[in-house]
Amino acid sequence: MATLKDIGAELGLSPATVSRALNGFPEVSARTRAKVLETAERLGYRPNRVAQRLVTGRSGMVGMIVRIRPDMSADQTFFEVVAGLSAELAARDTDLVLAVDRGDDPVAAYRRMLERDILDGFILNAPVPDDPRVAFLQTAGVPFVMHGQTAREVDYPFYGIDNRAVAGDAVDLLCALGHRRIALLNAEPRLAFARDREAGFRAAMRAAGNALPDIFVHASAAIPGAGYAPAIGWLSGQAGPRPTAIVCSSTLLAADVLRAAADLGLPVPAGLSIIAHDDAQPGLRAAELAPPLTVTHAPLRDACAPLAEALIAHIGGAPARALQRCDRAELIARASTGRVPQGGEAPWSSTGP
Amino acid sequence: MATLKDIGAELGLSPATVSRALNGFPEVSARTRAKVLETAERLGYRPNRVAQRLVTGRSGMVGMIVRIRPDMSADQTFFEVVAGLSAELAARDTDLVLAVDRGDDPVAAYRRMLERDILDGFILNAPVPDDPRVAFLQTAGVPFVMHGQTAREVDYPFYGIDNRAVAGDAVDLLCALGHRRIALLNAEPRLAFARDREAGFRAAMRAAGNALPDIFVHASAAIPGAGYAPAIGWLSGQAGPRPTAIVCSSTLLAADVLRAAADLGLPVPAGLSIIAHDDAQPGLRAAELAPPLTVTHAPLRDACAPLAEALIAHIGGAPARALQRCDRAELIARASTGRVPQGGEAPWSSTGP
DNA sequence: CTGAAAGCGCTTACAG
DNA sequence: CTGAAAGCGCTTACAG
Repeated sequence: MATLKDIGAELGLSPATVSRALNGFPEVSARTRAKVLETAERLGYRPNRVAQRLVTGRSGMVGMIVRIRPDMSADQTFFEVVAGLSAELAARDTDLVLAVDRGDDPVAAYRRMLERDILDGFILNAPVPDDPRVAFLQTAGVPFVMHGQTAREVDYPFYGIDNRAVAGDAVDLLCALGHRRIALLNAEPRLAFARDREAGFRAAMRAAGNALPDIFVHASAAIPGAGYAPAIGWLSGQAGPRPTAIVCSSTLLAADVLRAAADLGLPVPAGLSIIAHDDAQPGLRAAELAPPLTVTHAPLRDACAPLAEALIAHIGGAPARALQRCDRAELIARASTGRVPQGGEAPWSSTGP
Repeated sequence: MATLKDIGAELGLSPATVSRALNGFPEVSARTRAKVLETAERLGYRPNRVAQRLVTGRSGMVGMIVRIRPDMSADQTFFEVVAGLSAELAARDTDLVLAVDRGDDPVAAYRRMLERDILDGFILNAPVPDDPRVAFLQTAGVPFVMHGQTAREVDYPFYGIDNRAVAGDAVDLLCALGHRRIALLNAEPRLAFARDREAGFRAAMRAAGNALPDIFVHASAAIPGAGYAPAIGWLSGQAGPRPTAIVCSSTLLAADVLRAAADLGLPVPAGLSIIAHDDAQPGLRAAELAPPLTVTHAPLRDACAPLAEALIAHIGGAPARALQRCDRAELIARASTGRVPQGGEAPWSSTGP
């Protein structure tokens, strides 16, 4: 492999000048730069990144640790995000070093990775309120970017969508269609985004003057079919009045609800409106369900470039506060939402909170 | 961060001696070594791996490139293997650098990764016959280990299971139960392991004196429900005599076949025997299906340690031929296989090859 | 058993 | 505009 020295030897230049020419320093003469570039090209020169890293103190690698619980099936979210991040980071000359953690301690894997290796930073996903990883990495002085946020006001870089608005927009649309008994089929409550959606749901329901349902059902989208049982519970009407609309935290859960409605002979949207949040992951297209789903639409893959960008900027010294971005998901009305059915206009029993 | 120099300064030793003490060189005196270890511990010394790598020429990173087709849903296989490999490599002080490739050229991603970075080697998965990655990496002189094999005799390290035996053992079991009309629901034919299973199936059928079915159906386990339609095709009997047994390349496909049999009112195993290969991925437990599945059992996660081990040995200079291992999957008989039903003893029509 | 020295390939003040 | 030199933190022949 050709080195700076080799190029310099060919041209009678010092490695220092070759380095400057290659790295675009302005003081190098145009002729010298041209010769250096030509020779580098001809010799197939590739900078030795290990040497660069030793001298710059950067590794060019960022870590991502994915936690999986022992019996969880593959999480499509993970796949989609890792694929996108890997591409976006590669475009910025950065490697994604991946570790999978099955342990109990949420920070142990980070500590291990930091001890074993030089990493310039981390990408964190699946934030929970008071996420212990935040304190750990901030104390250690290690840059990171969060996919999502642990709270509304934080002092680290993040990228995500406005999850309060996700649920709020859904409720607003349904209220405009006359719905008052709206249920929320949410993700696991330990996740920050699920709490945000519940908060947005509550706020929008209150703003519309609607009573809240007695229970908020949570179901893991990682477990196939997890939305079916709660949907049957609601829609069979055994636990009180049926909702006329259900807000689902994912298209996967919405598909379960559709199946439950079909099994109960309840037409959508004539008897039940459904709206879901849509990550736009391959495998389940909201527009191709029967009926096509009304969704709040925010493709997961759109998060990858902002995350990579923010992390690399932060590693380069940009302040955290300048690297916080929260996009609004787009509301796309399709055929799964319609006017409230006749007789469905009554609110939830007023036992709601 | 403490360096070798810092430790040496504390003890009045040279960095060279500290290095030797830390790296277990035999010539260091026990007293010196003890003092060095104690001081290193106290100062929280961690070797700078970038520096180590610059001098040794090794990076301590191995790459894995996962190809995904644009619209494929998440492949559980990928998740399981990456999780296991990440752990096994970490235990050997090696990082897994992951890239995801959506392109057409099977070697382009490898070339890019080699140009951008120092990698000690690669882990390849999903081999196809005449896999172009093999020639590319061998020409480039880059070590790799294959999960599976591209042919019976190869000159690179690999770990996998005997896929001919997987299908052969299944056929043998079914033949012992009197079955003669056995069908194979195989994986995508471009994959080497699918070809091996077909070869094993054909060989075992011939050895048992059975005619072969006219068609071998392939279905991607990455597409949910992909096995249902072919199973209905066979079991409805419209395309000729029904098979009395079906060998499935995965438990996912077997679940589809079970569903098809149920929908047609065909009892298992009284009317149909089913045997599947079982990777033991979470999410679909062969023993918990109804009826519990007879399987050839070879957990994917068992492949991770041998793969990591072989790659690291090969990087360290061990010859490829010493790093080729093919394990036999374990046949586990459960309730989905039984004696051939009355009237099912006739062979396939003799139009088979 | 230990040290001084060279070197891995690069970057970057410091001179000129 | 270019070069000589120092240094990033480590390893490893070579001496002693």
